[in-house]
Amino acid sequence: MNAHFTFSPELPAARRTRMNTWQAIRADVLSRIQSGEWAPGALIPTEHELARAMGCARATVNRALRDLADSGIIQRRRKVGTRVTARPSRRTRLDMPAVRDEIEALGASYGYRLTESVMEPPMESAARALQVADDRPTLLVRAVYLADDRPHCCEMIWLNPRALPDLDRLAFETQSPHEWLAQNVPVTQAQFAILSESASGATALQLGLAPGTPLLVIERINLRDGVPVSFSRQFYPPRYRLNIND
Amino acid sequence: MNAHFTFSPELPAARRTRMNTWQAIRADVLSRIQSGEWAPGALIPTEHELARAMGCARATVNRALRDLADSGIIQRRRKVGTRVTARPSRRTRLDMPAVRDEIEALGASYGYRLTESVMEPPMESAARALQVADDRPTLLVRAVYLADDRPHCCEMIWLNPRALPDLDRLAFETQSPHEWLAQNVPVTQAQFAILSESASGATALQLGLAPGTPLLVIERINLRDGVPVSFSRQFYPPRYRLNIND
DNA sequence: AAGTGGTCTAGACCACAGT
DNA sequence: CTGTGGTCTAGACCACTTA
Repeated sequence: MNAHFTFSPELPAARRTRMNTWQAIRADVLSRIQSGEWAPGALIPTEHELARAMGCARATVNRALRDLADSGIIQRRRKVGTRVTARPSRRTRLDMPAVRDEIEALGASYGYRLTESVMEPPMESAARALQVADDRPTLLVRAVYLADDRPHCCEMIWLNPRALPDLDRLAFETQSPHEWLAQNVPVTQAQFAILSESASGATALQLGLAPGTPLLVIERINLRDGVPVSFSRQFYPPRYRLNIND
Repeated sequence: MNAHFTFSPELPAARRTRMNTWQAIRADVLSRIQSGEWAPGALIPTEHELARAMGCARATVNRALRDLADSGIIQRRRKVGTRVTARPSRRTRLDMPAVRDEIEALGASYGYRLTESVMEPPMESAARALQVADDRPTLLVRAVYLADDRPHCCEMIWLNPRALPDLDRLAFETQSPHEWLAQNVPVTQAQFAILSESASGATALQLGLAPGTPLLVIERINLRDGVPVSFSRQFYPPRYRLNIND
């Protein structure tokens, strides 16, 4: 096999970039898919066949195909094979940054102002998110995040005292609940929802907007080992854009 | 150090699940990070050291650490080593589904209605997105997507005729521009932005909402080999939630 | 029962970035 | 130069799923 390459150094054009890197294999496979040679819904060759055809180890093919599967371009099933996704959705990475990072990335100085901190029964959606009865008191914290002393977004966050025994409602005078959580609670999982909502009176006031202004709302549930520890709603003014690059 | 492990076969509980799988290695490393044994910002042992300590091949350790790096838990740099991310943002996967899939996932029947299809100079934001002069005509298509014959969302999409030579403005009577693109143009990359906006008169009418209702707007730029081919704005009513699970 | 992808190994070489 | 992560190889065994 070595001898083969020694005597016939011709290689398929698509992978002449450098060598048998998994990126080259991925590019080759991807180009065959995009050219229509391997049509949507069809099976592509097995790893063994590809490895033979490309003259590389199967592990390398596997690495390339796994990457394509992660991107949603292909779908793999044991015993069945690898299929080109029929109508691929665009799968991408999304970083949900901490608000502090978001503000500092703008080149602005980060500021935090606590507005309210009360122990009271949660509103219905919060009770549902935290999976607690809606007559059990939870800690509701309201705060405004400032970029160069101007409102960037504001937040309501409910904290579940049963899941957070060492919760101290005085901790949030100067530190945001999210940062406190990051330092004190090993959050293992998070769930998000993004939606649109009209600014209510209090929220509008905090953001310096007219009531009824459309807001972008990012909801977040933090879980520790499957148990919800917090539910937050962050409100962003219309000028805000959540950017996602493929 | 080998001797230590040889004479005391006790292993940390976290990786007694089964064997030396990369998932077990990842779980072990993750638990050490979450327990604070390896603090944020600190260097963790090298791959060689971990492989020796865990009694597995370096490739297995590499697989585990690469996965953690993909999740943003750790950061790796050649020659310097692997560091625990100081203030990790939540990094997750996001599927931007085709509207058809979105509707059918609700168990509803998909419908599409073309509202307008005109060749005209693009509005300023569309010209910027498509990187064309704003006095050059582009094809603007407006449409409504229906779930069980009720408006699900509506859309404006600008198509760049210079990048799409075989563009046929009659193609969109029965087929949505996105599906036409998916079948006819190898889109290699996409950029998204999510924001909030008030419903204008025409949009409100199409969605059956009062003008001024807050809408969720998803903007999308499709690129082929770095060249923008389309720019779309999809408008969703307040009942819509974009859900993201970690 | 058989065929496919999923993974592990032990070793090797390379690319990159500090020193 | 040196040490770190990044990758490739050839082979092996396993897990899952369909027939």
